[in-house]
Amino acid sequence: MLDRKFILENVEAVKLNCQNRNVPADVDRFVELETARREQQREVEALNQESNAVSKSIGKCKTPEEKAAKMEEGRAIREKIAGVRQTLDALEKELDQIQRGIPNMAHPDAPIGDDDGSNLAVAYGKTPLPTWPEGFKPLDHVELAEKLDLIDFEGGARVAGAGFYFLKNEAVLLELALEQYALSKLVRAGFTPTTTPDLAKNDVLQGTGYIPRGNETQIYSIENSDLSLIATAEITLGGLLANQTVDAEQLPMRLCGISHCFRTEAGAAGRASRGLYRVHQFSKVEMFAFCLPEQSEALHQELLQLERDIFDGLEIPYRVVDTATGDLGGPAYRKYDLEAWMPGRGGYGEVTSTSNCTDYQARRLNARYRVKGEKGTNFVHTLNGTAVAISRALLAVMEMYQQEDGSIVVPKALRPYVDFEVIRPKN
RNA sequence: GGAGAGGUGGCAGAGUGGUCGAAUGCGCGGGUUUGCUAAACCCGUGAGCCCGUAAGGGCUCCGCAGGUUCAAAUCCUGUCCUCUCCGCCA
Repeated sequence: MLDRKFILENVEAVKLNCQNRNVPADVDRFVELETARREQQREVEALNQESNAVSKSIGKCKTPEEKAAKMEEGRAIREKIAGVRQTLDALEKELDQIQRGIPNMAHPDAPIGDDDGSNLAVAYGKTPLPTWPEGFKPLDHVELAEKLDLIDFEGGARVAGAGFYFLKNEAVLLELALEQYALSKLVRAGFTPTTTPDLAKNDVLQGTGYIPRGNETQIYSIENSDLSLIATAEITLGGLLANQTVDAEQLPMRLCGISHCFRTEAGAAGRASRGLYRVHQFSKVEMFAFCLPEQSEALHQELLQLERDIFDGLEIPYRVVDTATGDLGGPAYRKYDLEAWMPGRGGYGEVTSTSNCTDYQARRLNARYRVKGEKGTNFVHTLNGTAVAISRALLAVMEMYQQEDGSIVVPKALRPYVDFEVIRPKN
C-alpha cells in the first residue's frame, strides 16, 4: 500500500494515477477520514497521557481518601478513552479498506492506457518466427499432446475437474528439465534456490497483495483454517521478510523458488485459454528480490534480462511488452511481460511477467532494512519475475518444436536434462 | 495427536502489579590512554508514530490478539511459535 502521509501530500497525483490505472478508489474520502483520524489519534494520546499521570500519582498518595479520589478520576478517563477509541477504530477500518484499494504509483514511462490494448511491445527475442513447410499446418499443443500421449486432460477433469490435467511420459521429464534448466541459470546469476510451501497464511497473501476470499478471488482457501493455496511463489518468498528488519548489507537478496501454483480462474474459458494455457494448477520457478530503493530499477532490468536469456536459450521467439497503466496489478510500479510465439494459436501468449513493486508490498508486509550507523529503518523494495511457468513454457516448446512427421524435437538447451532428443508417437 | 517447559532489546539473560522501555554481560559507536594494535577505563547505544525550525516533549510496543485494573513484561483467556518426552508416520 501507499504511505498515508504520501497520499495526503500528493492527492492530485494519486487521483490521476488511479484514473490512469482504471481503479475506482475514493481518494477524497480517504483524505477526509485520515484527517479526522489524526485528530482523534491526538485526542487519545492526550487522554492516555492524562491517565498515565493519574496512575503514577496513585502510588504516592498518602491518605486512603486521596487515593480513592484519584482512582475515580482514572476510571473516568478510561471511560472517555474507550469512547474516542471506538470512533478511532471505525475510522481506521474504513481507511484501511480504501487504502488497500489504492494502487501503487506507476513508473512515469509506463504506457498510459485503460487495458492491455495499450501495452507496448518494446523488444523481441533472438529467435525468428518459425517458417513451416509448404502445406503444413502446425497443430496446437492439445492435439500434439493427444497424438503423443503427453497430457491427459480427461483424466484430470475426472479426478479434479476441468482445468486440471495429468502430465504423462516425456512431458513429465520435460517439466523437470525446464525447472532444472531455469534453476541452473538462476543459481549462476547469484540466486538462492528454494522450494517453498504451497500453502500460506492469509496474512501473507494479503501482504503480497492477494485477496484470499471474496467473489473475484483467484485463490483457493482451505476450509477451517487461515491457509490458502498459493497462486505463485511470489507470495511465500515475499512473506519471508514479513515483519523483519534486515541489514542493508544483506541487500539485494536474490531468491528463486519452485512451487506449485493454484488459481481458481473463475469465469475464464474459451479458445484462447484452451489446454494448458489457463489451468488451475501448474509448477513454476519464480524469481524474487528484496533490495534497497535505489537498486530496484536496475534489478528489474536484470530480472527481465534473465527471462529473456531463458527463452532465447530455449530458442523460442517472443516479444517484450511494457504493461500499460490500466493493466498493471495493484502493487506494480512497472511490469514487463514476455509473450512467446504460440503456433497453435498463431499469435503471442504471455509466458512470464516481472514487476517492480517498489515499497508497496513491503509496506504491507512490514519488511524493512536498517543502515548501519544510521537511526531508524526504511521499507525495502520488492521485485518478482517468472523464470519459467511450466504449463505455458511447455505449451510453447511443444508447439514450436513440432515436426512435419508429428514428432517433437527437444530444445538443445533441455537435452542435458533428459535422455531423449525426439518425442515420437507411442505405439 | 497427548504431556510438560518456554517466548523479554543485535545476542545472552534478569525482571511476577506502580519507582520498568526494562538490570547485567556481550556486541556496536564515540572518547581517554598508546609508537601501532590490543587490553584497561569513561560515555553513549531499540523501533514506530505525533507535536515542534530546533532544543525538547508526548503516545505505543516485552510472540500475537483480547480481558481484568486507577495502573500489566508481570494476573486471566485465546492463539501462534520453539524446545523436551510419548504416540504415529514418509
